[in-house]
Amino acid sequence: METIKEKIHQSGLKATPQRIAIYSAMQRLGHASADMITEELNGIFPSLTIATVYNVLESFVGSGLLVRRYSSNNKMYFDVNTYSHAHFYDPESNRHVDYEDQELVKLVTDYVNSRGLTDFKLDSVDIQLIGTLA
Amino acid sequence: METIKEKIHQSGLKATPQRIAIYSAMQRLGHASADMITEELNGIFPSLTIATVYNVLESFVGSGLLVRRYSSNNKMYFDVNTYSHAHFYDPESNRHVDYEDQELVKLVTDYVNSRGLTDFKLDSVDIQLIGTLA
DNA sequence: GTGATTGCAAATTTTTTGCAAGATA
DNA sequence: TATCTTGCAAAAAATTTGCAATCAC
Repeated sequence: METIKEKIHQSGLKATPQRIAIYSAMQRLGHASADMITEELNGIFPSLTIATVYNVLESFVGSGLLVRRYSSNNKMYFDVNTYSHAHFYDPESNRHVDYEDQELVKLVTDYVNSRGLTDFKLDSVDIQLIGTLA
Repeated sequence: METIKEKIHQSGLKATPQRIAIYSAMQRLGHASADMITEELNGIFPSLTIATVYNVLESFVGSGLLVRRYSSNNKMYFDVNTYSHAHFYDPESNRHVDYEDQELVKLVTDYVNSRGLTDFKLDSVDIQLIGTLA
């Protein structure tokens, strides 16, 4: 638990119990929406409202603790994995599963960098593998 | 114009003037949200409402004419490019630019297929190149 | 003609905001 | 203590739905 507090501090934010709980839930869930977090925590934190969850997630994105990710439904999702990575996505079930494979990330990054593009500066890559999850 | 009508027909939908106009706007814009389409068309089609645009876009997705795409803001975007592809995305300006490069798509597809994954069946890939657009 | 589609209005869902009370460093 | 954060309520934004009139085939 100490680690999360430090992590929040290091990113320049005050480590409130709500923020600690929300970040911890994000670590547990990996990938979640504001209402998933609220539901996840309302046993421990009955006073926590979705407005606060949105505020906190937004401040986490701003300070680099989380990134927003895509979903084919119309909701914002957040992801603790802020690095370039790949994930499987099954549109049928709307499920995301991270696919940690630095070789794939490197393959794509190196390829794009080797193209010598002048009007785009690559920062990170997000490789979505769409298909059917067992 | 005839081609669009046929395309809609072939996908099993009735080719109404609204659908033709919406698909044609999507082709022009490449990547758009429901309100962008509505605004784009309300000069030609004053009666067209955003509810209809949503319905039409949804039916296009259902029949494979469009796919939904990601954005870091909280809106649904639709894309005429339904194939595996890569695109540049600049979070600062929220701009998307398609990057047509079949070699990159093939690189990723072949790599993933070569892994012999048993719990995932790859359908298509969506490679998001995040960074700064000039 | 018949079933699908449109357009309106209204409901629902998701996200954001204002502000007073409370907590953090 | 000074500033930032929370929580409530309410507003705003985005998406979906019900239904009568209309249209495409």
